[in-house]
This record gives sequence, C-alpha cells and structure tokens, in this order.
Amino acid sequence: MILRRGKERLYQVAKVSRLYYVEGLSQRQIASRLNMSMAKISRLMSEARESGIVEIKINDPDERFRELEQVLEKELGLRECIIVPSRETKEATYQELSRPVGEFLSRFANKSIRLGVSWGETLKVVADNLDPGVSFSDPEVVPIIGGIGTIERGMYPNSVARMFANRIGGVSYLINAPAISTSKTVRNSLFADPRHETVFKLWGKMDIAISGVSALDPRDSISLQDGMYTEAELRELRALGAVSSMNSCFFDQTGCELETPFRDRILNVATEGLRNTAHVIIVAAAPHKVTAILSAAQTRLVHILITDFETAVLLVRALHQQNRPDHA
Amino acid sequence: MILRRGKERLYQVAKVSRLYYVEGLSQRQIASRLNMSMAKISRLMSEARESGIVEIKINDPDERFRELEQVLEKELGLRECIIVPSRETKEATYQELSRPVGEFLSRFANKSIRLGVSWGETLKVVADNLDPGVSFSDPEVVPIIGGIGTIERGMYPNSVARMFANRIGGVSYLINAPAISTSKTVRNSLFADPRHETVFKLWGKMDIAISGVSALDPRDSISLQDGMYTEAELRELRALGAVSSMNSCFFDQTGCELETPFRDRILNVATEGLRNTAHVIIVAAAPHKVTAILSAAQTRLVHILITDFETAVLLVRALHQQNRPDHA
DNA sequence: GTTAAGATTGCAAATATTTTCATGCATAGC
DNA sequence: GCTATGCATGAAAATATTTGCAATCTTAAC
Repeated sequence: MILRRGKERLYQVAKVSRLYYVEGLSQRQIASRLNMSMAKISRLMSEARESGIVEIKINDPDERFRELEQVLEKELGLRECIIVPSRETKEATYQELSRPVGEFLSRFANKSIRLGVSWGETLKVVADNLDPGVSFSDPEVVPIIGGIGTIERGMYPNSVARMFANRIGGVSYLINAPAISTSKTVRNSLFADPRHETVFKLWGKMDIAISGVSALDPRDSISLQDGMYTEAELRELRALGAVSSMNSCFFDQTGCELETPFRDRILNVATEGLRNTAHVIIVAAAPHKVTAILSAAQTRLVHILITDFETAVLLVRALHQQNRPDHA
Repeated sequence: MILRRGKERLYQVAKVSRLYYVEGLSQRQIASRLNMSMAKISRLMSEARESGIVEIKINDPDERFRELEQVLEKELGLRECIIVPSRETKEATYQELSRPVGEFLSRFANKSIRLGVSWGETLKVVADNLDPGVSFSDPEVVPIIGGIGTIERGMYPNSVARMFANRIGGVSYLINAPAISTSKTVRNSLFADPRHETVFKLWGKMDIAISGVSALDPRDSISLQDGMYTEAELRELRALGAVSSMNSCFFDQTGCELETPFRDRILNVATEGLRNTAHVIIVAAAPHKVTAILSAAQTRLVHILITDFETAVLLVRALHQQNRPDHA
C-alpha cells in the first residue's frame, strides 16, 4: 500500500517540490499553505528525491577528478583526497600539487600553525611553489626527520622546512643531526642533546604534517642518497615485506609498520608523533608509487592524500583488482 | 572581489556540493571533515545553487499544469490553484474536477469538518463523482444558499449538499426556504424562523466552503432557473457592472461586491460568512467563465481555485493582456 | 603610506528540517 | 469475524541549516 492514492501522491510530490525548489518557499510555509503538517512536507520532499522527481545535478568541470577523489576517500578511509591534473613532466605535475597544499593551509588563515615536513623531490617542488595566499599567526615549520645527504639539493628535511617557512611567512627549525645514526647509542645521545630539545618536543605538538611517500624504488630519490641506505639494506627491507616508507618508517602491503634493522638508529618523528597530529597529509604523484601509496594509506596514519590524476586512476584500478582477485 | 581565489573557490564549491548532495553528508560532517566552519559550508552551498554548479530539476509529468497553477496562484493571490486536464465534454471535464476536490478534503481525514456548498451544474457533477478515499469524524454539509427551482435537477443547494454528505459519509442540512424571497420582510421572517436557526448558525462556523462561479451568462445554469432572475433583472445586474456571482452575491470586474436590488431579499451565507471560512474553494471550468473567475478571485474571498487546463490557459492570457494593455 | 568601502569570516542566535515515537487504520492471514 | 503486521500520520524532540552581527582582512583610491 505504498502508493494507495498513487497518482495524487505523485501530484503532491511534484507540486510541493516546485514550491520548495522553484518558488523557494520553506517547508513550514508550504505546510501552512497546503494545510499539511511540516513532517508531511519533509517526507514528500524525501520521496521527491528518492523517486527521482527531483533531480540534483552537479556541474563540475572536473567531474572525473571529484569522482575519483570520492572513491579514494571512501576506499582508503581518507578524510580528504585531492587530485590535480597530470602534466607532461614530473616537475610540472609536482608543481600542480603545491596548489592544493596551499589551499589546505589557507584554511588555517590567521591561526597559528605548527607544521611538520619531511623531505624528497616532491616536497621540494611543492615547497618551492607554495602560495597559501593568506597569512598565519606565528607559523612554525619543523623537519620531522634528521639530516640527509652531504650535498645541498634543496630537498632534504632542513631545506624543505626552510622553504615552507619562507612561503608561509614563519620560522623553521633546524636539525643538526643525521637521520640515521651509526648506532642506537649515537642516536640516543643525539636525541638527548639539549640543543634539540625544542625541536623534538615539537614533534609531539604538530598541527599538520606533510610527508612524501617512498616506494623503495630506484626511481625514488631515496636511491640518490649518499649512503642513506645501502643496496643490501634496501634488499633486506624488501625482503621484510616493506613496500612503502614515510620519513624512514617502513610499512608492508597491509600498512603495518615493520621492525627494521634501523628502527632504533633513526632520528624521526616516528609513527606515534604522526598519530598525535590532527592533519597528516601525504603528497605523492607517480605511477610507480601506487603500491606504496596504498600501503601508506592503510597505516591509518594519513588523513589527506594529494596526488595526480594518472596516479589516482592507477590507485583505483589497483584497489579494484585487489577487491576482486578472481575476476582478474 | 566576489571570487578572490576564483579557481579554488569553484573547486571547493564543487567538492562540497558533491559531498552534500551525492554522498549525503550533513553540512556539519563536511565542516568537521574539511576543517571549515559550518557557516562556511552553508555559504558554499548557497553559492553552489546560485552559480548553477548545483542544478535542481523537477521531473514533473504535468509540468505545464504546475507552471500554470503557480502563475495563477501568484497573480491571483491564491493559496492554491489546481488544474485538471480538459476533456471533450463538459460533463467529463467536470468529473475531472471532482478528483482534486476529493483530494483536498482528504487532507482533513479523521477530522471533523463542516462543509458549506453552493450549487450548479459543476458542483452537481463534482458531488456525484466525489471520492475522498478517507473518512471523517462527524462531517456536516450545509447548503450556503436557500432553495432554487421547482424541478429537482440534482444541482440545487439542498441536493448538492445531500450528495456531498453521502460521498463523505456525513449528514447534510436542508433549507426549506427560497434563495430569493419576494420581499425583504419575507426574507427576514424566514431568517428568523427558529427551525432554520441551526443551519444559519452553521454559516458562521464552516471550515470549508465550496462554490461555483456564475458568469451571468446564458451558458450558465443560472439562466435555466425557473424565475430565479428575470431577463430584465439580469440586464440590470450587468448594467451595474456585475460580471460574476457566487451564491447570488454579485461582483464587478475588480472583485467588489455590488449593491444589487436583491441584496436584502436573498437568503445566503453572504460574503461575511465566507470571510470567516478558513478554506473557500471555487470550482469552475469553462472558457466563458474566464472573466467571472478573475472577478471572483479578486474578491479575496477565495483561497483555492480548481479549474481545467483550457480555462487556465485563458485565465493566464487574460491576465497578461490586462497587465500590458498597450502591448495588445 | 593611509583610509574607506566592501568582502569574508566565525560565532551564536534564530530558523528550518528531519526523526522519533505513539497512535490509529487498513490489509492480510487466520 | 478477529488479530497481527505494517503503514501513515502529527506532535514534539532532536538535528541541521541559515543568518545577524561584529571583527578582520582586502583592495583600491587617494
């Protein structure tokens, strides 16, 4: 008896929809005009949407992007996914990424923000092109991992942090210690160094963390490092099941953090620090990082993913193959 | 500076619209997810509708009817206008009219209603075909004008009231007195007749009144009446400017009630009675009644107009010619 | 630079809408 | 005929959305 007086009901739905959406009357006004209860009008309106009598269309010039974003948000449990157009060159695509990063930061306009940043080629380009277009109150930028490399490439933690700070008009902190120490003892001593106390304390109090994702792949800058990891170490990591890394924390395909041989020689924010951070953003756009991104998302440490269209498409494809392995 | 950060704003609007309309999140949820204030989301949504990024379409099979209804509601200041399809014959069209009358009454399901009805061919057919599909608590039907004619045609006040009462499962009252008396004295005596006290008192306490409209035209049943008005009287009425009549109250083109020679010989609810009635409905569907309907609507006594498509089109046309006489 | 008009924001109050709940009604199954 | 089940309903409670307002910021004109 869902539609006892079917035709009349349909008529009512259309009439009320028109009054509401076209004429702009409130449901209360419609109710009193038609001598019906407000609840009834509300129910007629739900019916209107469900039955398709009222259709809502979104004219989004980048509709495909939004759709992908929503799929990824849902399937990866992200708070937000942002997709930018893919460009011809890596550099150009990375530049695109900086736009949504700036936009995200601009939501904190006039607020004080403590921003933790990692490093890498992606983050370097993002930092170089960043323009939030608003100002902040006492923004602070802190590297979330110790120093890397012996040649200034502008992509290591301290440099990236400095550039971010420049761009958002704030101060950056400096870590005068290597990301990977030669021994646990050394690392612990460095951690205990009172000159770094301020910085390390900030690691527990960041509002936002922005990190890249490494795929442990020769195509990632990780491989460029002067001795950050040896070939043997990388092999060992892969053997342990590592498919992704965020500031030298390693994760397997399911997003579980791995106990690695370096674990206690590393000077970084560690996953606990990220877990205390309200907004953890990863920025990564490259086809070969698909597996790594999926792994990173699974850690549940990440709230926001910023990537490009090409990678997004591959991410969705990978997810679908994963969900229906027998349909392959 | 309406779109300071134009592109990003557009992006936000599209993104939020999608979350709201496609994903079905509440504005509150979106706000906390995107770290924005609720007010901002609300404003983004208005922008979405205004800018056309969100488009709302109503799929109404009888769209033209609804549009006409709304035009008439607005231009005639009606609470509601209901249009039914026009049929080949007068009889068939009048039958259509009974559907919305029943539908209207059904809104009072399980309530007690006091219904006043006038008379005429239209109301006869409406009454004969009425089916509200619900039951009422103690419905009462009362004629709103005295008796007419000496031949039972089923269209005079007492008969129409009886048929309405049959159809809605209630009692009807009877007026044993003529609509038009031979003198004021007689009318007053009849009014004072204690046997009619109950009925006349009801005239001030009706919930709903349903009346036809006469165009004072030979095509209206008014002309069929055995001596209700003489030809001379009709001429006199027209000379006074009368273009419409509802239960023997006469109105000019602007909807003003006229002082007619019968005024104090008539036994009817009078305009005061209608003014005390919450829902005054006129039912009229015939091209020659266009002027009369416009006049009746102008009286401001009428809340609801029920008519057919053909007449509605003519009504709108007449209104437009009226509004722009020089464009004729 | 400085200033003024206009835009934008977040908060909280004001409104609007949806949902819950208890009740009455209709239908189907017995 | 009689009960069980599910629907539809309105009132009121719970939520959700919009808006008035004051503070702040942007921009453009001086």
